[in-house]
This record gives sequence, C-alpha cells and structure tokens, in this order.
Amino acid sequence: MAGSETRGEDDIHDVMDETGVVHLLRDHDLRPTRQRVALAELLFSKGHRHISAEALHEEAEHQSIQVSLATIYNTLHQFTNAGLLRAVPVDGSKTYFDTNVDNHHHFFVEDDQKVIDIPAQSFSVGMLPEPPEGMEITRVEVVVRVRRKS
Amino acid sequence: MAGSETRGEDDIHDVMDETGVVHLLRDHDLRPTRQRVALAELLFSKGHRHISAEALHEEAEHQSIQVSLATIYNTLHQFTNAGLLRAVPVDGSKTYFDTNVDNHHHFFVEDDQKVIDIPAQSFSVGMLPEPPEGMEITRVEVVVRVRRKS
DNA sequence: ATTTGTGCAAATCGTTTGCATCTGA
DNA sequence: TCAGATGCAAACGATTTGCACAAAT
Repeated sequence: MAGSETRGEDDIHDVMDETGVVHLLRDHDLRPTRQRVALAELLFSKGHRHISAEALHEEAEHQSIQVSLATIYNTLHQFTNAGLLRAVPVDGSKTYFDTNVDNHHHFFVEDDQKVIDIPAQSFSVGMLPEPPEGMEITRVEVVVRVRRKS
Repeated sequence: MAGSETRGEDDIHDVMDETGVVHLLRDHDLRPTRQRVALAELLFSKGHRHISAEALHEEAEHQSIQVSLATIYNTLHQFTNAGLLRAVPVDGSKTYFDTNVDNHHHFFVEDDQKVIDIPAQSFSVGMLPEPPEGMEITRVEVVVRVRRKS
C-alpha cells in the first residue's frame, strides 16, 4: 500500500517517486505545483527525516530547485496541516519537521542540535498524570536529551 | 532550612525575604545588585512560578522596579546557570523559566499557553530508551499538552 | 580603584505577512 | 480564466550584543 493507490494518513513514508508525490498532494487537496512536488520529493523519498525550514531551503538550492524561504515555510505548514508532517517541539528556537507522523518520541542531541527518533519499542510512557480539572490531554511529548559521552 | 542559613541547590523555594535573597545571591557568586535582588524577590517569594522574560519585566514595572528587558534576560540566564531557575522547553517561541528546579514535568495548556507542574507523584517515566551509541542521557523532558474540554 | 553589572539601542535569528506577479486546472 | 501559489522585501517577536555609564566590593 505504498506508492500509488489508496493512501491513508498512515504509511506515506516509503520511497516515493514524482508520480507518487503528485498523487499524494492531490489526495490532500494540495495543488501539485512545481515547488511542492520538488519539496515533497526531498522530504518523502528518503525515509524519515527531521528537518528545519532553513535546512530544507539549502537542500533545495543544492538541487537547483528554486524556492523562496517564504514558500518553504508555507509548504511546510500546509504539509503539516494536511497530516503529512509533524512539527517537533524540541527545545531551541528552530522548529523541526518530522516526516514520521506516527506516535513516537525523540532524542535531542545537544552537541549538534539534531533530532533522532526513539525507536517505538524501546520506550513507552507509563501511567499518564491526571490532567487539571476540565482539561483533556491532547498529546504527550517526550524529549530525551542526550550528549556525546565525555 | 528555608530562609537564612545554609542552603543547597534544593529547596530554595520557600517564602524568602530581602535578606534571604541577598544571601542566596551571595551563595551563588552573584552580586546582590538592586535589580537582581528585586527580581529574585519577585521570583522566589511566592512559591513556584513559571514565567517568561516579558512577563517578569511587566511584573517588575508594576512594582515600580526599574529594570531593562536586557537585564531581565541577563539575570534570568545567570539565575539559570546558578541553578536557581530552570528553563522549561515547552513548545512555542517563548522560553519559560521555572522556579522549581527539581526533577518534574509539565502540563502545557494550549488554550492560554500556560505551563503547570505535573505533581511529581502523579507521573513517572518508566523504562528509559537506550541512548544512541556513545551518547548519554542528560535529561528527560515530558510535556503533556492539554486543552480545555469542549 | 577595580571589577562587574546595567541600560539602551541596534543587531540577529527564525518566522510571518502584504502585495504584485505568475501558474496550474 | 482566475482561484490559488509564489517571491520578495519588509515587518515581527523573542532574544542577544556592543558599548558607554553606573554601582558594588
């Protein structure tokens, strides 16, 4: 169920060629414009990634894809709203976007400000706390900060 | 062991008068300047708080304490380095400073961008994941996002 | 008297926005 | 055609920095 036919919110994240990407965008009511297709290919054709707007912009430039930074931000947010990406709230000022939208958590490597997925099976949140009166839990975010051993 | 004598990294957070604050600062090699003392009083004399630089600045103004925003930031970071505060990396662009430096986690109320402590006993992280090769865990941050029930 | 801290304003960083222009269905 | 996208540059909010001035030991 990877590349071309019916495609749910779930496993979008296999290797994906241009045709697949075009369909993916259509399925999410996003016009497959030149830059969206190009960015989607960068994002979704190499397995899971964690990337910042800035980094994606540079990567695009290297591939001689002409996109403005503003469009990168727009696109990233559109993809996020469409459920294709997830914004990862690790520390720091930058926002990272994760192509893995499943439930999972992250390592944050302090030395080089990098985000790494925590393998789902190697960690689980136990008992959840009772939310404050009148509140309901929307999501639990765990960030395990790590640093290179000295 | 609250106000005035020997004072470890631990419970700094009881009601604290000006004299206590002065000692606290001295103990941490921070000169008790007018603004540091004033800010420390605001921060540490009312139980635990989560506050942003901006908010602290406004609060100071209301108390007719004259401090520039730059100094607020400086002070907040000095206090953090001294172990008197902890920077809470909830989502959003703002940084929140927590007067509770003990190990604990947070609720983040999405509706009004507020941070609330999760009572230590109501939550605990179970098995920790194996960190990536050559890395060691420095800290585990859990943010439980909540929203007002509809 | 020295050293350290403070205020201000300008600088930076990441991100967003307004608006004229372009492009895909 | 024409709604929807894009690019650019300017606007923004949070935070930092450089430097002259002021205060603490």
